[in-house]
Amino acid sequence: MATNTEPQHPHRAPLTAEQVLQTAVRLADRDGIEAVTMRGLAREVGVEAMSLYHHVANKEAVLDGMVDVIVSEILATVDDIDGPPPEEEWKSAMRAQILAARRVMLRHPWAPAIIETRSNMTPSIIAYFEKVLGTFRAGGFSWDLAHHAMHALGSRALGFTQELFEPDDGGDDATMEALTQMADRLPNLVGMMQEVAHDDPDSTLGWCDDDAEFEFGLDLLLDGLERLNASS
Amino acid sequence: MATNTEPQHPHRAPLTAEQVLQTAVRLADRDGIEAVTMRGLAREVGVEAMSLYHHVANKEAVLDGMVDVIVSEILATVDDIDGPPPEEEWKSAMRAQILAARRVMLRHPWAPAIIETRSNMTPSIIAYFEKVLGTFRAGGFSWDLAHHAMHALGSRALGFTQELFEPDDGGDDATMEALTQMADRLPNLVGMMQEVAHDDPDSTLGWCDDDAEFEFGLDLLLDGLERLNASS
DNA sequence: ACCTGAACACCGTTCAAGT
DNA sequence: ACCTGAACACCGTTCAAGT
Repeated sequence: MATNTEPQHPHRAPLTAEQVLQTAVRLADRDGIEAVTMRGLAREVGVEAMSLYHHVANKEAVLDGMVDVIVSEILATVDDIDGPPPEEEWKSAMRAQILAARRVMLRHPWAPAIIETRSNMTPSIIAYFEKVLGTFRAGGFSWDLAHHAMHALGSRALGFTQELFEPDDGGDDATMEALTQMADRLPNLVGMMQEVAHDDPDSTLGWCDDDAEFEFGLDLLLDGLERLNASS
Repeated sequence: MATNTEPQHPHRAPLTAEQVLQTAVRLADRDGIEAVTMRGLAREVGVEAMSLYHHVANKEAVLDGMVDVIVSEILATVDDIDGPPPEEEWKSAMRAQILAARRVMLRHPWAPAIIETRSNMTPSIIAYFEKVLGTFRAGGFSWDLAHHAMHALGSRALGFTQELFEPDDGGDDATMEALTQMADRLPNLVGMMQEVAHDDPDSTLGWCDDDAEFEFGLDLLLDGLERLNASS
C-alpha cells in the first residue's frame, strides 16, 4: 500500500463521549476552565471542533458531563472510606464523607463554579445526595429534619463553600494598605484583621485558613442538627 | 437653523459611569443578565457600544459596578431597619439585617451568580461586611469568633445561598417520574420527597420553600454562634 | 472631551460535503 | 457512522478617525 496516502485517522478507535469528558476535565485541571472551549477541547482530543458535536449535544452538555465526572470521583472516594457505621455515629461518618468530598474538589478548583451554574440534576449528583440523605436517616433523622439538613448544608455537602473573596489573591498589600487608610471608618474590619493576623504573624491578608473555616462552619451545622435531632 | 441637520446628540448631558451601571442593573432585572452585553447595554443607554469604554474600563468593571449598586441598595435598606439595638439583641438584629438583604437580592435574581464570580472587593461590600462585623462585636463576640462567624455565614450574610438545583424549573414531572422509576435504588430521596410532599399535597417537586429553608440554615448558624459566644 | 465606524480575534453552532 | 471545512451570528475590545 502507498505509505504516503495513509488516512489521517488510521483505524483509530472512534471517539466516545466518555473520552471527551475525561479530556475536558484534564484540560480544565491543567489550563483552567477558560481553556475549555469547543475548539480547544477538540484540539486536545485530536479532532476538529465540529466533530465533538457527534458525541455531545453542545457545550452545556460538556459542562454537565464534567460535573458528573467529578461527582463520580467523589462517590468513589466516599465509598472507600472505612469509618464508623452511620447507624452508630452519623455525625462523624457525615463529617468524614464531606471532608473526603472536599479533598476531591480541591484537586479540581474550577468545579465549584461550574457546579453552581448547573441546574440539571445529573445521575451522579442524585446518587451522591441519596447517600448523604441515607447517612442522616441512619442517624435517626426524620424525613423533615433530613430535608432541612440537606438545604442547610447546601453545596457544603459536596465539599465546598463559595469564598466571597479569593483568599490569597494578588494585591494583598494594596488591599491591606487601602483598608488601613480607611481604618477610622472600618474599625471592626481593621480590628479583626489586626487581631487575627497577630496569631499568625507571617501572614498579611492570608490569615484565613480555608480548610479550618470550612470545618468550623460544617461543625456548627452538624452540631446544631444533632441537637435538633436529639430533641425531636 | 436648519432643522434637518441637527446633531444626533443635541446638548445631551454627557454620559456618566453611574448612569451606565444603573442602566445595566435595570437591563439585567428586566431581560436577564445574558442581555447585558456591551452592545446591548450601549443600545439601552442610547449610544454606540464603543462609547461605553469611555466610562468603564471593560466588561468586568461593569459587573463589579453592578454588584456595587446592589450592595449599596442592601446597605441603604439595612440602615433603615429600626429594630432592637445590637448591643442588647445581636441575634435578632443580625437576623433582621440578613433577611432584609435577602429581600433586596430576590428583586435582582441575577445578582448572586455575579457576586460569586467577583474576586474584587468593592467599597460597598467592604462597608457591608464592616456593618455585619460590628453587629457581632456589639453582641460581645471575640475577634476570633467574629472572624469564624463571617466565614460560616459566607454569602448568606448577603441574603442568599446558592441553590444547587433550581426549585421550580420546568421538567418537574419528568424528573419526578425518572426518580420514581429509580425508586428502589434511591429509597431515601424518594422517601423524603413523598413524605415532605405529603404535607403540601398540591405540589409536585415544588415542596421546597426557599425562604423557610434559608431561615432554617441561618438560625442553625446563629444559634450555634450564640452558644459558642456564651461559653467563651 | 466625548463619540463613532470599521476591524480583529475570538466564541458556539449549523450545514453541506466528504470518506 | 464518523469527521471535516466553510460559514453564520454573535462576543469583547482596539484603533484611527470624526466633532
